[in-house]
Formats: sequence, structure tokens, C-alpha cells
Amino acid sequence: MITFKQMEALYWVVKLGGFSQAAHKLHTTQSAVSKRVQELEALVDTALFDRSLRVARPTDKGREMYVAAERLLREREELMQRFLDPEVQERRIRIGVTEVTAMTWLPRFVDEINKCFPKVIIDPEVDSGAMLRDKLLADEIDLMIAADSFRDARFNVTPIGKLRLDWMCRPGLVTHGAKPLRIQALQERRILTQGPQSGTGILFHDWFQAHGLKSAEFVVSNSLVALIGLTLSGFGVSYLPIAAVRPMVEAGLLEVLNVRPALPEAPYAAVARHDHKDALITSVIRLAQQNCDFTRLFQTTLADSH
Amino acid sequence: MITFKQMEALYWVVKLGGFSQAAHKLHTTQSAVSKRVQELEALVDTALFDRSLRVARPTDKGREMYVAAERLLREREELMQRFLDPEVQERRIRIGVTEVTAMTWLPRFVDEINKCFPKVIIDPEVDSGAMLRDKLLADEIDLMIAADSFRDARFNVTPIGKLRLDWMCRPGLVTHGAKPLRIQALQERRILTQGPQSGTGILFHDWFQAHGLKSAEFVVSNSLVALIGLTLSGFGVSYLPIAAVRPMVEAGLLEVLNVRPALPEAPYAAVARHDHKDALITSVIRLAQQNCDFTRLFQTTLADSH
DNA sequence: CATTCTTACGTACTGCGTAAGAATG
DNA sequence: CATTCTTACGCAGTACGTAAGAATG
Repeated sequence: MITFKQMEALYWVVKLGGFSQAAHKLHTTQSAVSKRVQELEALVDTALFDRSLRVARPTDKGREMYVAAERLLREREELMQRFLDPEVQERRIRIGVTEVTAMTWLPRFVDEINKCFPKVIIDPEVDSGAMLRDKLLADEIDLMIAADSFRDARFNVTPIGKLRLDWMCRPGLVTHGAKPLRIQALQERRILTQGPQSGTGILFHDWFQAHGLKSAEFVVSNSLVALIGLTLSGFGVSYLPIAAVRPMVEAGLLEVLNVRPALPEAPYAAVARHDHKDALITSVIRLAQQNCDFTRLFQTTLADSH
Repeated sequence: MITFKQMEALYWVVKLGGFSQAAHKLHTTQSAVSKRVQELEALVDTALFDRSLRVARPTDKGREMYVAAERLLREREELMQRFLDPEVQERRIRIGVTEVTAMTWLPRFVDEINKCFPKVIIDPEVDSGAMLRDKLLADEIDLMIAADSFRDARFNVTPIGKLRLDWMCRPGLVTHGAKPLRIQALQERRILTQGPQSGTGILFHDWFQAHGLKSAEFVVSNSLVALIGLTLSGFGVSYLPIAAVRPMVEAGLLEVLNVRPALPEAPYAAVARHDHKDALITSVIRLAQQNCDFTRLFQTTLADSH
């Protein structure tokens, strides 16, 4: 029997004019698309594409099937939408976020969700990456937004953007001229970092090791707010998301250090359980990915985001 | 994403008022149907059935989904039909049949196919079950109708009816009164049988062994016509399809013996390659199964079938 | 000769069936 | 207590991805 997958394949091959393009669109390989179309051709015992040319030109029958597929796919989509109807959908989604997210991106994200699904209630939960991971597994949250350090088959990881971090300290704590500081210059300083509970913490721990940075004076905190506070007080040097502290930078309370090599950006992702089958969650993830321009927001200030 | 399988499950559960019934209809298990419906419910995050009762009562949402599913399934069916349009479809189907089939059922079957698919040409090929099997594997025929002796995963076997066989001989060859003959009484006679190339031959060979019939005088032929000829000539006793020889019985050329235990009926089946994906072949098999009442026809005469 | 689709093959995973469990009337 | 649906688990068949092959312009 004809399946939606086969129709999708045919639809996108015709629409995009190529098997490779369709494969890309469908997040799969040319090979798979080719086979789905061939299945369809076997089922109706009709050539749907003219293979004599290099490009995929649909036959008349192929075109006919295309319009039919378009219709059926659209109707399925409408059916889905009807059941996920924003006006009707009354649900709670429990979203776990890290502190940075909570301080910067979350309000905009929640706004966006509310625009698309007015009846959906968001329960945000702030915690470290590691704790959120456990809560996700324990089914205490439906979705989490955190630094991507997940190589676990139990999760569905959707990248949504990158978080920029900069070295910061109390103005004047580290003296440097016009030239960038070498990263080794920080080694003598007390460095305030996030612990291994944080995805960012792990990420930068590894990065430091790779760059031979071995300060004896790492001070670990599990709270971004605490780190910011300590940095403000001149207790040491830390790498902070510019997004979260720009007001303080602009008010002259924090100084951004020009250090080389620059810190990498932290890849942020929306993570759900791999076995989730909920279309609303899927929609929300798409929203995070497409409509909320995470990367840009992560470089704006707390104040801006309101 | 919603699949047709899920929709089919929901559709038939609602229509037939039970998971078990739907499972039967869909040739699968309650378990599978249950899971397909649950998948659907997870996808739309909506209860589609009221589980508090013992019987499956759809919720309002379930009913809504039901009508949508009905529509989508109907549209898919129409799409299939459009591509298999009898007026348009010009094809050849190579059908292998055994002699009995050729002598009795085939003309009616071909008629039926022609009625439904006027542009489809049937190429009938008559051979023994074993040879047909090989030809099917060699892709020299698309479909075969023969006694079901296939326990091979490479084949798709669809039962279509049963062939009745009776002990026969030249009138007067075997004397017996009103009482049925015991089967052992035949042991002294020359028995004409089909060889192991024939599904029926194998079937009855096994049956004979199970009933302790061990005549030294088995005469094996690979041709039903030859068997009939030999029987007519009084050469021995044989078991023949009444369907193929009724005119001769009625003309007094053959005598049907009342033997106990009675011969079993031979299960006939339409056999196609397991990997066939052709909707036309599938339709033709359905035709054989549903519209041609094979069992009844196999008890009518050659003359009747024209 | 590069690009585009097909084919072949090994693997991973989804979905199935069996059988036991829970709930209902 | 029988019937009906759900859950758990092991297996099998499907469908996928990789990589090589064929064909075209």
C-alpha cells in the first residue's frame, strides 16, 4: 500500500527537481528517496520519472501523482493542525532551561509559544544541564534547552543556536594595553568557572585542557548568578555570556577582556526524549529552531529581551 | 508523523467497534492495532477512545479523527484506482495454472479479469506445481494457481478454495454394493496417481502413508489428461477432480467409487512472489479469492464453465 | 570529468507477534 | 469468570546509510 513517506519523496523530488534536493529536505539520503519513489512506481506499475535525462523529470503520470500527493499531504497536515489547534489546545509543557537561557532568551521564547499556542501553558524549570538531563529521563520535564553535550541515543537533540562567551573581570583587575592578551596570561589569575554539572562547564574544561591552561586557582560554582556576582566583586576572572551581562558591561561594572585564542561558542540545543511522539512538542522545538533566532538573542542584553 | 497504518487501525476499530475485530480485518493482532492507535493518540496528544468501558468507545475527538481517516483512506484508494484504471491499464499478466485449473476454472477466471480490467491480457501457462514454482522464482510468470504446498518465505500464498477429488474407475472395474468401500480394498488395485511434481500428488502421497495405504502398484503420471485417459481405459483406479470429469461420469464412462475414509480436499491457492509490489497483481489475486468462487466452480463441469 | 541517479550490501531499528497482566461487567 | 484491551519482551523484516556503479551532458 502507498505510504505517506513515498508520497513525500515523490512530492519533494518533483517540487525541488531532484532526488538529492528532496533527500536533503527530508533529512535522509538520495538512496532512500530513490527507493521510496521506486516503491511507489512498483505499486502503481507506472514510470513516474523519466530516467533517460540526468535530471529527474516527472512523467505525466508522475505529475498526476504529484498533485494527488500534494493534496493528501496537505490534508494530513491540516488534520494534524486541527488537533493541535491553538484555540483548542490546552496543555502544559514543562521546559527545563539553564540559567543563561532563563536570563536572556526564555521570555522571548515563551512569548513566541504563546503567540502560536495561546492556550498552552509553559512551566519553566531552571537547573544545571546535568540535572535537567536527569529530569528529562525521569519524565519530569518534556523538553530542555541547554548546551549540547549529549551523545545519548535516548535523546533527540535539535541544535538551535550558539551562545557567545567572553572573558570578563572587574575593570582594572587585569591590566592590558591595545594588544590582545594571550590566554596563558590568565593562568596566574583566579578563574571562576561552571562545574561539570553544566554543559558549558564541561565544554570549556575540555577546551582549557586542549589549550594547556592549567590554573591551580579554578573556582567552581554551580550558579551563573553567583559567578557574575563574584566576578563583579573582583574575586577573579571568568567567562560569561555577554548576553546576560551586557547592562553591567555598559554600566562599566564589568570589563570584557580581549583574549586570544578566543573562547569557542557553546552550541545550544533543544533536547527531548527520543521516544517522545508528541506533535506539540515537535512544533515547539521547530519554533525554537526557526522563529526565535536564538543565536542573535544570545548576544542581546537582558534588558532588551523584555 | 501520522501514517496510513495508524489511520486504518483507528478507522476499523471505530467502524467495527472493537480492537479485536479491527485486528482480524487488518490481518494482524489486537496488540498491533492497540499500539497503532496509541501512536496516533500520542501524536495528537488526545485520547481517541474511552478505555473505562470494556468495549472501545471513541471519544468525540476519536470520531473526528475517524471521519478524517475515512476521507484520507478513501482518497488514497481512489488514487490507486486511478492508476489501475481498467480503461487505461494495458498490461500482460502471466498466470501459471495446473491442468485441473486450466480445464475448469481458468476460463471463468479470465472472463472475470477481462470484465474488471478489459485492457489486461492474460497469458496462461499450464504446468505442474513444481515447474510453476520454479517459473515463478525465475520471474517467468507473475502468478500461479495451484495446490497449496508452499511453506516458502519467498512466496505470498493466498488461499482461494478447495478442490474436491473422488476415487474413479471404469464402470464395473471395482465391484461394490451399497456399502462404502474401505480404502484398504483399493490396495489390491493398480492406483494411478500424480507424481511429486504436483502439489496434489505430494498431498495425497502423504495422506496415503498416514492411512497405511501401500499399494505396490502405484502408477505415476505427470499429466492429469493422461490419468483420465488411463482411468477411462480401465487401466486402474485413480482419484480425479470431479470438476474435470463430470461429463464422463454423467455419460457413464467413469464410475465414482464411494470409498471411506473420504479423500481430503486439496487446498488451492494463488501464489505470487513475496517481493511483488504490484497493485494489479494484488487486485487479480483478490478477484480470484472473492469474485470467482473457486470451490464451487471446482465442482462444476468443464462444459458448464464455458 | 563532474554530476546525478541506481544498485548492492551490511546494519540498525521499527514494528510485530506471543504471552502475560489488568480491568470490566 | 470470561472477554477485552494493555504491557513487556524477543525477534524478524523493513528500511536505511555507505559506497560503488552506471549514465549523461
